[in-house]
Amino acid sequence: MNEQQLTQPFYARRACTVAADLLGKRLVRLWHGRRLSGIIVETEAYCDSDKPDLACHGDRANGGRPTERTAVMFGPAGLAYIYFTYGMHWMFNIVTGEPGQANAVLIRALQPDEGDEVMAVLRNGRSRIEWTNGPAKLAQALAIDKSLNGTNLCHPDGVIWIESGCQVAASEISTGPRIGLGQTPEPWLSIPWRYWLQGNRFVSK
DNA sequence: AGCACGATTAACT
DNA sequence: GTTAATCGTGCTC
Repeated sequence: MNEQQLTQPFYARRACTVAADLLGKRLVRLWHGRRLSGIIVETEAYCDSDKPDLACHGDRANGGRPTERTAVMFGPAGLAYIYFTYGMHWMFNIVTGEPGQANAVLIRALQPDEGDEVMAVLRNGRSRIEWTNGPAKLAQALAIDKSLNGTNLCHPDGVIWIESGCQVAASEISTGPRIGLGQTPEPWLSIPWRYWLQGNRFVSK
């Protein structure tokens, strides 16, 4: 396949740039010796640079200072920031930008590729379209939970990383406001920091 | 110590 | 379209 693991310089850029560039890349999870993977088809940027983003955990909590939960976001680019929400769901993010800033990209949807049988089981026998078409769904399908929080995606012998995947043209990318921000104030509520592959069936509903 | 809420999903009507 | 599920986190008292 000639796939190549992405290295830290890829992640050490503005969150919006990384979010757009991640489309078409392959997220790989090594689980019990099996490769589970999917092509990234939907992402969201949180805190693009040094400017505050009141939708971002890192800027919302503790006056923008790190907390136990958000500390990873303030660390170096290329780490996994994984958090728990709604009492049952895990969310998989990638830290971007420079240390000291709470920048990250949320992976919202994948197109399943490798490990179909395993993903079907992890997703409780649901239909293929439901395996990874949402942030909590893909975390479950790839067995991602708190134990991977802070993992370095650039480590050559890790259990989760991203590969070069396929080339995506700018004309194939759509953008729009981020999902599920609740009572987040403007302008952050409407700023178009959600990116997806136009027309892909696995983009979240 | 207690409380409100969440970067969601699934199962309802 | 509506709502229950379910609990870690951060904030208030």
